[in-house]
Amino acid sequence: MHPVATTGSREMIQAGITIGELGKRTGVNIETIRYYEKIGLLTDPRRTATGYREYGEDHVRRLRFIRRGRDLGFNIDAIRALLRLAEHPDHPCADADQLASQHLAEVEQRIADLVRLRNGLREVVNCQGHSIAECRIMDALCGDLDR
Amino acid sequence: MHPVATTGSREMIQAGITIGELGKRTGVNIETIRYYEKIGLLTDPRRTATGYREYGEDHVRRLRFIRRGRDLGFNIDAIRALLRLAEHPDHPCADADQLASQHLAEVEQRIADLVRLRNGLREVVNCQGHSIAECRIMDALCGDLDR
DNA sequence: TTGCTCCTCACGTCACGTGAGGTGGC
DNA sequence: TTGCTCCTCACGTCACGTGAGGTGGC
Repeated sequence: MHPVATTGSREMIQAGITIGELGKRTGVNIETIRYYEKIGLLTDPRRTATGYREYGEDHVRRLRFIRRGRDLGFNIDAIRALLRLAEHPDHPCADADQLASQHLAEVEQRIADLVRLRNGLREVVNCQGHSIAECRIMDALCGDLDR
Repeated sequence: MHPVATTGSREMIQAGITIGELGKRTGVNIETIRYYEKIGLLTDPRRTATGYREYGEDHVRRLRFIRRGRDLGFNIDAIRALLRLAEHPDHPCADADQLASQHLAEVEQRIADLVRLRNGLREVVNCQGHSIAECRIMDALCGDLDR
């Protein structure tokens, strides 16, 4: 069903995918791929005799999974957890939902913070004052009243 | 009018403000104050014979300015520019407005990005699937269709 | 031989916060 | 003497991207 986590168990002898190809197929920067390998997010690929990395289709799936997770704003730790969950298709879905719900709450919090910021900025922008001395923006920064 | 930038020109002999007091009066962490000094955002204070920093009221005003700027989300470079502008109260206000407008546009862009993220998350959250294998979240991460 | 890709490793990012190890002031 | 504040300096943060310097493959 979700074969992302099956890493090379019955891997056929196949033409290895170079890191450049993998990058193109997943939209992930080559250095980022190496970085994911270094931090253990992507399993170490085989190497050619000359040290070139050779990837398989399972790597493509796994890296796409990571990339989509990042696109959804999950941090590396959350993606690690999601990848572990993907290895147990029979487990209940609740843990994944918990992760996603918590992340959603954080995103909503960040939006709320930024909206407050935006409203504050909108109040001072388009000042039309004639000089710095009578500028709303400067008033907001120098003001003695609040705080 | 906006005396933030007048740094110690006719400073009276006054009891120096310690870094701890300055931190309390401005709500800025002590190490952050030292950091602002290191990067030249806050002017170097006098020192006592034993090396303790001694601040004046002008430092309090300047640091409050910086703090309010950070609260409005301006980065250090923008605050540097705003401080320079504050030194010229007779200059037109347009430059300050330009800085604030551009910052506002960036904030609005970040909000828009996060709202897209949020909507994407809302579509997969509260999955109610009974297992990972039939989980909407996992579908979104593994899916072959999009991208 | 010429480019293109690949390799490793170190450093920079942004605005700080934390921690180590030490000293001054009441 | 005891804490409290102060001092400097180095390192960690988050997820990478860039750049140096070098080598393999067609």
